[in-house]
Amino acid sequence: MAKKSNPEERLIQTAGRLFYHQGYNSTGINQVLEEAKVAKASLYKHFGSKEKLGLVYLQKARVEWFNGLDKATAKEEKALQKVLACFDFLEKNMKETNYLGCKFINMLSELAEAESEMREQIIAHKARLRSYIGDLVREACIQKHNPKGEVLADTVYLLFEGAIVESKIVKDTWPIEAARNSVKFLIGS
Amino acid sequence: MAKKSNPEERLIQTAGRLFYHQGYNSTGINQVLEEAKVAKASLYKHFGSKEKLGLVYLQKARVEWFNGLDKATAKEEKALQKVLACFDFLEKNMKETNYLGCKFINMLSELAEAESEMREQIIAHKARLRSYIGDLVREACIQKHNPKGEVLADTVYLLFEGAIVESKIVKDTWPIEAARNSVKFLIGS
DNA sequence: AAAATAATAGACAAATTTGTCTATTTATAA
DNA sequence: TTATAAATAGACAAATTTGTCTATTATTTT
Repeated sequence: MAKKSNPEERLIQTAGRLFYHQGYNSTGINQVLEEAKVAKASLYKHFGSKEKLGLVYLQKARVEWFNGLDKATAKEEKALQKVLACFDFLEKNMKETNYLGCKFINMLSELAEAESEMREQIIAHKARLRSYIGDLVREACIQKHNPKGEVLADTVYLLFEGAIVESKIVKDTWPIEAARNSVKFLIGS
Repeated sequence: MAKKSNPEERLIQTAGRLFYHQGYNSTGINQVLEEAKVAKASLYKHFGSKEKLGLVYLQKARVEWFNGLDKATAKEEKALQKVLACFDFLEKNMKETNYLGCKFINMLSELAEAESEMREQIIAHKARLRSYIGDLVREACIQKHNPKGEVLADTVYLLFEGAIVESKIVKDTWPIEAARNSVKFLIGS
């Protein structure tokens, strides 16, 4: 029998699912409470506001994303293969989530102009992804005796980002495969 | 003296500005009416619903985007320069809009799963941009005797899309300049 | 000028939003 | 068992949402 998780965990799970599938602004706190089967007072005791729940959602998504990425790249030995594994990971991810896109980019579109902790999370997440991919690309270029590592670092990162958004738009994996093929050619030649 | 435009035009202008700056879901119809100085009945007579106003917003944005792009590329003679002009146009655009990003990607993040005319506009817009850039890239590759035109078409498009989203995230032009430099190198060498 | 059309203000409805508060029940710990 | 803490249901508030409707005022058109 499935062990019933505590209210806090159920809230995070349910809110995360709804925020991702329906959007943050389109998801009311009441729906989260109903589906999580948690009382309203419990939500405000644990999180204090909807915005805080959104922040926890992003923090959790960040950890899970990089855990998945680490696991995918760890399987490979050579740096170029690690880079390509990032694209494979993205492709698997997009298929599994039915092409809902990047949780961080999605959330950023819903945020108002003003500064917020959520925006900070998004910026930090992408900065880390940029450096993650950049490091792998630079290493791969060294191994391949490709002198363009410094330029290709951001090129590959931007291809990755482009593949994410375009894949969501067309609900297909071709952008990811096209980006992956480009990267293979750019570094490997 | 500024000629006062008619209610329909004022609604489109005001709604467009607010949808872009605050987001579609975060902008209430009442705020649009107040700022446009238009009566509520006029809105529902002309457009019938908020969603229709959103659709007109996207249609108008599409026309304006490609008008700007056409104007930017028309100044250049050679195809490679036209491709680079697309990135220059994007950079100018992002600076002018204070890095609010792509109206279509932003809207897509706010849309529910269900199909809608707005989603169709977004998909059609991006498909046309892909073919617009792709055609220029293929032509540029022919002129440069670069045999990789077929592959580079989507590579450049994905770099363009990546530059758009990343530029919004970091509120800076470096992603656009990095993408532009990559494109110059990829096609020109 | 008279008739038809367009736009106005604003009340109103019905639903939804986030958040607070009370009172009751359930679990946990001493 | 008893005391403490956690979670519950649900009423309530105050604001906001989209959309309808009425009645009045401007603006065109004939």
